[in-house]
Order: sequence, then structure tokens, then C-alpha cells
Amino acid sequence: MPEAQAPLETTPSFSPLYQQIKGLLTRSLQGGEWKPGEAIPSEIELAARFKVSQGTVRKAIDELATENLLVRRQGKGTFVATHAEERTQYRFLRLQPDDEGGLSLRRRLLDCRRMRPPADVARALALKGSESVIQVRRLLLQGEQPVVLDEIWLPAAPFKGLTAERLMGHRGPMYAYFETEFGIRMIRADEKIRALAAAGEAAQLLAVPDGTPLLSVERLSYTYGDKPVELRRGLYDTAAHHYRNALN
Amino acid sequence: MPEAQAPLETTPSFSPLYQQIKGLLTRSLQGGEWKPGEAIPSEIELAARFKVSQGTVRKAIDELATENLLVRRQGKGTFVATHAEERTQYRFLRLQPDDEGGLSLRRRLLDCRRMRPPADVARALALKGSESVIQVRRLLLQGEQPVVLDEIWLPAAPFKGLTAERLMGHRGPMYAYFETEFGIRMIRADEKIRALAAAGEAAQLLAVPDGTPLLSVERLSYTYGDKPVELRRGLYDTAAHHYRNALN
DNA sequence: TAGTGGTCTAGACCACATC
DNA sequence: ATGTGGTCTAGACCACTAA
Repeated sequence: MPEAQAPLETTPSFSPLYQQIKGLLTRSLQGGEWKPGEAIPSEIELAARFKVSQGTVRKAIDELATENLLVRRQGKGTFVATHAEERTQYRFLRLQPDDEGGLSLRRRLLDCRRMRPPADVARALALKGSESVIQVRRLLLQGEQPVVLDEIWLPAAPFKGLTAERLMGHRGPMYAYFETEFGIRMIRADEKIRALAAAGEAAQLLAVPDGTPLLSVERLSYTYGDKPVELRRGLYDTAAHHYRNALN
Repeated sequence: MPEAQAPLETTPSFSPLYQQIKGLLTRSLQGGEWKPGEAIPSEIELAARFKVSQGTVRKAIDELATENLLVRRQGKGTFVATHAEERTQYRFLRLQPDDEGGLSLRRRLLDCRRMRPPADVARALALKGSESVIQVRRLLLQGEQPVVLDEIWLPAAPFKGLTAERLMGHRGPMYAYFETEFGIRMIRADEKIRALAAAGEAAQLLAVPDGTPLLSVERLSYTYGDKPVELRRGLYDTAAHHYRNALN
């Protein structure tokens, strides 16, 4: 017979049980109890652990799945999302070739160095005054044609040990590398997009004339707990590609 | 005692009950049984109508709510979504001023005329050879500064009677006007974004020098049944604004 | 107070994957 | 055969809104 459940926590402020469960699951994810790609315990198991019904656990997991923190697979289990096994790669890159076709880009690492962050970078990453950062620059090429020039800023502390050689060495998405090597998983991002004219070194690297209009994409990526951990400034040559966005 | 429910439809192919309910609800929305802004019947009522449990109706409504076709309001009911009463207006416009502040734009109608569609427009709107279109052009201004130049293409048939005078006359979002005047509601859209250089009339209208990099935003909007009903080509001056996008 | 959506439970059964 | 997620039900109670 359904009875009002005992409150799971003696919090004074009200929040639905499944939200509390969701919080507990998030904490376990954040704390590394289950790693990217691994299965989390079954719904029944979690229900027993938290002393709630399966339906309540289910609703919590449902929300985490729509937020892309978890992935459900019928018959197999529920897994921690990972950038390593994305469907078509590129979880966050919205670039598409104009002529319907798959996007397959080669990477060319330009440089990777540790430095004091410019003021705006430090502000975006919410860094204290003394913390340094790692700057990575790279090109993405379609065949021989450069399409994207990326400038990536990472806080040096959590990415300690990141070097050009190691970056070169890995296969697959950079975000997958961050997961396995540094235990940092990007869960969402905000982008600011504008148009600007190619100039100087950027124009040279992208092999376009000075003054060519480029898409400027500034992406701030967050891990668990809404903590910003990556600032990425991309210049996209949209001569043969476009940025695709679905509005729902 | 829970029993396997009788199949609601004698469809040979399997689909969950709540998906079938969702389909029926969508058909009612499409058919205009409930109009934008109106309340749909309560969950209990719908459950009785469809001879399923409230939970099943609930799940169907949940999905339609996350797709922004319906809006739930606790204690009041479930309502058909409308562009008329959006939170911050601008359901689809992702433009934001660089300095944190609200976006408030004036509209200036440039022209509105009926014509044979260019081939690419006809293709995008999936028009037969003989159908004509209405082209609307307008400016959006921040104070005295033009920020957006829109070129809007609509199939003439469903928008029969649309004139410059009527467009001028209405208040509120254009999409709200389309709902009340023509019974056409935009439910989702796809955008293709690129950078290009201002030229000719567009540069003049936006009051920028020739060659100024602009954001080109091509939006194809869909009504119920994934039917494309509007092609909008916007040129955004990103000198003091940017296109904001959240990646989840 | 009545009506609506929101939460929670318990249990049955289905679909899928694996052994 | 077993275990996982997925669907469906029936019923109780909570939170919010409006008369």
C-alpha cells in the first residue's frame, strides 16, 4: 500500500525525492565512483541503495540521460556518457560541409605551451590570480584545405602534464583524451558566435586572404558542478562549410 | 489488477501506447482542435477519452512539452504553446548584445511582395513549380543602429492576404501574428550559419562599409508534420552583438 | 474547496542482450 | 534462463491555482 515515503534527507527546503536521487547520482559521477564508459548499477540495485522505488530512480536517471550525462541501453544497462564513443564523433562541433557528406577532418597541432593567462581568459575560466594556463593551437583540415583554427585554453593545474607530444600521440577526440588522461569530462558548453575578418597569422594559417570573413566561435565548456574548464576560440572558414544549429 | 491493455489501434507494427497517444494529440493540435494559447483537456479527461491510464497520457504529454508543443502549468492545466506569450520574446532569435542587457529591437518593414520563387527558395520550401511566394524584407534596429537585415520567404497560398499594411499593423512577434492570422505555428527550425562580407544594398541598409564581415543565418522553419513553411535569410551585424548557442 | 498537474509506490508484463 | 531497461496500470498523496 503506497505510503508517504520517509524523507531521504532532513533538508528543511522541499525538493522532490527524484531530484535528491539525481543529486546523489551526480555526486557519484563527479566523485569518479563510475567512470566514463562504465555501467552504473541497475535501477533495482540503486532503488535498494537509496531506499526508494524503482520508478523514482528511473525518473532521476531519465533526466541525467536527457542531459547527456548517462546513456541508457535497453537490455544492457545504463552507462556513464563518454566522448570516446560518440556516434559520428564531434559532440560539440557543429560544422558541416555544404555538400551533403560526412565531416572528416585531419588535425595539425601548431603549439602547446604553458603561460600566464590573458585577463579575459582568466576571467572566463574563473582562475585565481596566480594560476597559469596551457594554450593549445591547432588546425583542422579537410584534405589539404585548412578549415578551422582553434586556440584552446586550459587551466594548468588539472591538466598537469599535458604536452604537445602527448597530444600528438593519442587517437580519437581530444575530449576523450581529457577523460582518460585527466579524468575531466566536458558535459556542456556555451558558444558565442560572430563574424570577423581574417588578419595576420590567422589568415596565413587558414590560407585565406586578409579580410576574408570568418566565423568566430568562442566556446566555454563546463564539467560537473558547472565548473568552466576550457575556453576555445575557433576561426571557421565557411567557404565550403557551415555551422548547423537545430532550434527546438 | 494490472492487465495487458487492449491495443488502441489494430496497427500491425508495434509502437508503445504512449507514442500512439502522442500521435493522436499531435493530430488534434495539427487539426486545430485546440488553438495556440488554449488549454487542452485535463490528463484524467484524456485518459478516459483514449481509454488508457493517466500515467500513459502523462508520458505522451511530457514528450510534447519537451518538444515545446505544449506547456504545462501546475494547478492550471496544459496549454498549447504559442509565440504570443514567450518569456523573453524571440523564441528562435539567438542574438544577444555583448554587454549583458536585454535585447529590445525595433522593426522597420522594407517591402513585402508576391513573386515567383527563385529556384533555391522553391526547393527549400518544397513548392510545386507553379506556386508563388511572398517575400518580406525588414530591418531590426537597436536604437538607430540596424543590427539585422531579414529576408523572409513564405509560400503564398497558406499566407494568402499577407500585405505590408497588415504586417505593419500588428504588435508582438511575427510568429504570433502568423498563428492568429493564418493558423500556422512554427514548431522548430534548422539554421545554417556562415560568415560573409557585406556588399551593395545589404551594406547600405545595415549602415556598414562594404566588406564588413557579417553573420549569415539561413533559417528553415517547420510546422506540424515537419512541413517547411518559412525560409528566412538574416544578415547580422556582430559588431556589438553575438549569436548565442548552448550545447548540451 | 475543488480541480489541475507533480510525485511516489508496487507490481505486472514486454523487449532486448547475453550466456 | 536471467538480468537489464521500457511500458503500463491503479491508486495515494502533495503542491499549486482559482473560485
